[in-house]
Amino acid sequence: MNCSPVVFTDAEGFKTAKADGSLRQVRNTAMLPGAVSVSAMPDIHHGYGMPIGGVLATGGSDACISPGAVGYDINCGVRYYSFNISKEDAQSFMPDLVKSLYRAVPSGVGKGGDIHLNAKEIHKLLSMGAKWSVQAGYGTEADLESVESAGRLDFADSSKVSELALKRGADQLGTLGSGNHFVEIGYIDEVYDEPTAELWGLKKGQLGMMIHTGSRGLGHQVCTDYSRSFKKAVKKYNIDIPDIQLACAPVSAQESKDYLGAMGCAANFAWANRQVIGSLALQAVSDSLGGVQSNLLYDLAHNILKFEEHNGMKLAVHRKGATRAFSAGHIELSGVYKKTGQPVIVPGDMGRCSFIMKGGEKSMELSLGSACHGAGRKLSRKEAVRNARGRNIAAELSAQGVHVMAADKMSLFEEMPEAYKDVQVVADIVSGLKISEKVVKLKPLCVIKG
DNA sequence: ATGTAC
Repeated sequence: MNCSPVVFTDAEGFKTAKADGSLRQVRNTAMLPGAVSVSAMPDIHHGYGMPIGGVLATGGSDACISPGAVGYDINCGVRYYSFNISKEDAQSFMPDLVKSLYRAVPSGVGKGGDIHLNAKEIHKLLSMGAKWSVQAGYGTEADLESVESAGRLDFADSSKVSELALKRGADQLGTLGSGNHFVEIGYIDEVYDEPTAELWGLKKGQLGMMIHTGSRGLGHQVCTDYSRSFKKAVKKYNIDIPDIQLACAPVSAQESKDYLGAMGCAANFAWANRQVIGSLALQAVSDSLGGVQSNLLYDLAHNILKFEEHNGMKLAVHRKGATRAFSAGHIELSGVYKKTGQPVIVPGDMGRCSFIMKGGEKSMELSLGSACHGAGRKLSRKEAVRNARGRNIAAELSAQGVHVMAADKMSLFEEMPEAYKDVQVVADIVSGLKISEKVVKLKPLCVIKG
């Protein structure tokens, strides 16, 4: 190994990481050329090459880039809006709201939306990111201040995105996708950090909306294309790696430059996508509840590669199922977030709860400014379906006061609460380490899924 | 995650 990897978890989490092979994947990741820091969060589970919940930073003369360390859903991420309305005032509208959200936001595998981008527009969008959506009328300029990196990676180069990837993305802007992607309306159930919550405009009982999705078919195709190219690069540059799924190339290699250009485009597409979905969903909320004011708290990427400076070194930081969690005072933060640390949004599962945290005081030191991104799967999709067979998950959730609609019944099986670890445990582990610290707990009221 | 296996 080129560095000593660290897994932040408890005894139970360590056991499951060993059992599902993700611990071995952590070790494999630390064997990549130029790896200077490898860590994994308590939501760690097995992924393609590198585990979900992992952070890999490479630097120095051997630094490499690995598409498998970003993953297939490039810039999968999450955003949260707070509303000026309380749970009590909104609760009775939920059965109607879930339907109007479902109508407003196209969801499901392969699903396209109402926005069709011609060649010129898609290239423009891939360069501009979230700003393209704002200029097209989805949301406001002010939103961009609450998006990580202002919703744009500047090294995006759309000439590096294949025709097939462009084609797959052309009608998927403003669509949710499937799997664990969702739009959820919920409320703040508990406040842990009053001063921060107040600075962020959050209070107990307040209604809000979380959106979780990524770059859809476009990003998936970028990863497919470049996984192929990097497998060749491994031979070409004679790189010794323990798992071909971690195929990598030197940062300076043409393959890496091309991947970074394309990955940046997929990241920008995802930010543009969440910006559009936010706008569509807010319209549905206003239609159902009648004139609601909203404020975008933050939008975070959790599958992405960025160049950051840590301890005086320029590093290629790959976060895969791990979110950025910069501490208070970080140079890349601005406004109130510079004072508090950045928001860290940690979705749980459909039935239990989620957390909004802040970048903790130890995150820079322990995990290169990174934290957990969610609960983490406990059961594989297949196991979850087996356990859910014959049950009516929507009815079970409804009995708990959570209204759910999904494009595919199977996805409710795969995504049922028991398929996930308890996010409370995950949040407590990172809180205890001061990687990220709890600000509020959210509870769901209605959810739409792909 | 994903036109859920080219």
